[in-house]
Amino acid sequence: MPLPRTRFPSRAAAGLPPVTTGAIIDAALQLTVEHGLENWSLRELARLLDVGPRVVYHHVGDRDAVVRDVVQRVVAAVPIPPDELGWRDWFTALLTGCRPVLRRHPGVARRLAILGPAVPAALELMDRGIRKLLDAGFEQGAIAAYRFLLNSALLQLAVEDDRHDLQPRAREELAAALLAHRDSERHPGIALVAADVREQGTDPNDIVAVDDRFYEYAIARTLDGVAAQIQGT
Amino acid sequence: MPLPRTRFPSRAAAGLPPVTTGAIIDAALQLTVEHGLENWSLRELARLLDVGPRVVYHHVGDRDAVVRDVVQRVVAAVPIPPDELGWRDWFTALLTGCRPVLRRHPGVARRLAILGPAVPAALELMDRGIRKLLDAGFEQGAIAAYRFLLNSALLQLAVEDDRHDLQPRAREELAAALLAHRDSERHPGIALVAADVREQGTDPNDIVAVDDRFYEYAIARTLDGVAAQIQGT
DNA sequence: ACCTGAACACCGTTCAAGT
DNA sequence: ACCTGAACACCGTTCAAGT
Repeated sequence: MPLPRTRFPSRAAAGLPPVTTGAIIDAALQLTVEHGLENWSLRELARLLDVGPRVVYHHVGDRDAVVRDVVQRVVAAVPIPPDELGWRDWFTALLTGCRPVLRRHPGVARRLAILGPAVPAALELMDRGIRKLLDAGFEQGAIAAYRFLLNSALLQLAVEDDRHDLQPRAREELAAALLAHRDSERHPGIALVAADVREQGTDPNDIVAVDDRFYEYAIARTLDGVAAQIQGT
Repeated sequence: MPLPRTRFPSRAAAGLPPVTTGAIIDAALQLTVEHGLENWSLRELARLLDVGPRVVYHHVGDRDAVVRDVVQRVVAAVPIPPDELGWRDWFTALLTGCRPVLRRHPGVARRLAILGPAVPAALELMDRGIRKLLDAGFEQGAIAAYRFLLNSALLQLAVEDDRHDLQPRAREELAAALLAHRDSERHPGIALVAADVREQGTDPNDIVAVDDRFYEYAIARTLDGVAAQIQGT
């Protein structure tokens, strides 16, 4: 079976099409889903595409440039809530809606929190969010409120990602440290937490459920916090 | 000038005392102050101590073990507020008090948020904090409230650290991205943020002042959020 | 007990060059 | 325009060995 002759070197000789920028980001996205944004190397990415590391530089740039493009793609996948919702429902929808997308791509939440609205798709989101807060009467407080709401949710997701990474040993160490003080009368606070940890169990499914509840709790408290800002005025 | 003869190799031959675990952590702490917890290598640490990388392994363990010890030392330096304060003042004092210590050691806040009370000194802190919340009537909600308060503050500090790292190029890019939309009528929200950014200025001192104010704002809102939890009951 | 020296299997990034 | 191959200056970690 004759392969089409092209003027390109070995990749083409093997019948493979030239690597495109899109294909590189697709592959980087796949690696991010599998290992997390900070847990793949540019060389691994190149290997997955069957090219040398140099090719990635040629089409996208250095590792940071690839990472920014991945973040951009993930943010674009975050569902924007409908405009009819009130500010509190709108943010509740946004922050609960972004969680599955971001948790599926570990490390993206952190980068997004750091980059902020430097990512174009995040700019669009910010515009809608700020407008919602302005409509609700936040006035000059809208900017700080928006930043606070997004930061809180993103950083909570970032720490979930990080804790997930070091699950094997560290989770047990933490439980052990707590349980060691469980009946210490000098530390009633720790004893309470230890009892809570023991009740929750160590089953992975249970841990996921605990994280889910805490995230819900955290965004509810965060919304209460900014609500207090407007009620006070 | 005759050096004291010892039975140890080259270090001793040069008149240097044997490296101790304490000296290793001292050096790691110094590197953390200068470059941040994630921006020094185990080999740099060894070089600073004039030994081979193997020596660090011998006395402390792998890089993660060194990092945990550094975190431990930094947490121990966080001032614990006096017991007489009410819960809100106590947490305000804790969260404002830990900021200078943690910002002086970039990267520690993030590790602490991830490790949680696995660090012994953090356990002591947690015990006092939970007791304060129990006294204030939070009951079974005390654990979640404590976790939420600490997480929020630590993660805010962590993102300040991270943003500080990529100051040169990224800060300007962000400002540029915002200002590009400053008079876009389709994006009134972004225009408002752009005006705010321009007003703040780009002077490093001004940026620090903005971060200070936002941190204060964030912990006030976080405290309002958990206060709403107890008022509701 | 404390340290050395060399090695293993990696990194991100850059070079000069090939079709 | 697209890709190669080799190199540079690093990593964390582990080895067998020395006094």
